[in-house]
Amino acid sequence: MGTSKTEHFSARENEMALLMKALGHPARIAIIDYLLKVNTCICGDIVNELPLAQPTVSQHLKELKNAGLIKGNIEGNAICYCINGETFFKFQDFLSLIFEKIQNQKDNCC
Amino acid sequence: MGTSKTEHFSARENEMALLMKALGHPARIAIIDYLLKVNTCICGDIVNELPLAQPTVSQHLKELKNAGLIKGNIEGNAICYCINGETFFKFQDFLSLIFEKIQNQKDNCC
DNA sequence: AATCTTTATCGTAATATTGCGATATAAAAA
DNA sequence: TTTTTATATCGCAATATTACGATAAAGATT
Repeated sequence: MGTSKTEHFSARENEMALLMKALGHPARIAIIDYLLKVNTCICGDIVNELPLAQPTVSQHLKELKNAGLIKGNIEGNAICYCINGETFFKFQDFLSLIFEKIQNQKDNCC
Repeated sequence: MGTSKTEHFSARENEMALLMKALGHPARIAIIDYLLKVNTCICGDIVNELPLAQPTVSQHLKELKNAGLIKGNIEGNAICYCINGETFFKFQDFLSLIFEKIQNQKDNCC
């Protein structure tokens, strides 16, 4: 095993799980944090910022990009990454719904 | 390897990553969805609801519980699970901060 | 053109995750 | 008290993730 039975879940469930999973690593949270801090996107600097080797950072960036959470623009020699706001807002929509429902629930755990 | 270098990241980064990771599987998203729908918590019904065997569901519930996203109360024979709103709100605090920053960013990817 | 800089990819080792059958545990029902 | 019901745990196989050294690729610099 090790494979999720994705075909048995809804597209929405799978999509959200992928987004969550993409943020399910401290290095990737740290990358998002850094990108938010520097606003205008930088790239190789992330390698200096994190306690990880360059190939490892590159791999994490790839996962964030695949999930649509960041974008990468070729800028001559370097590649410049930045937050992809759109995806984050899709994320928020999902969570807002959850939070709304939670708020309407009385605090009755069984 | 296979182990994250958690000691090199901040407590907040690690904490958020763990929450995200806990929701990083469609079955666990589906469990949260179901618990939100039925409000007052049910337990063995989750097994009927999901296309997974009982031990697998039990394992997913354990992970959600470890992350603090759900609570489990012994109710005689059965065990009754329900959403733990508190943790979700901690979650929201983190995300609100992100969304706030994103909104303040112009749409300039490099 | 040769070299440097920057990032991606390959290959691999260590570990984690997913899923489930078999089994344990514990309360309820008969 | 035996049986049923409801969950958890063990053990295992298949696969995924994490991390990194080595190397490739591609534009910039000299």
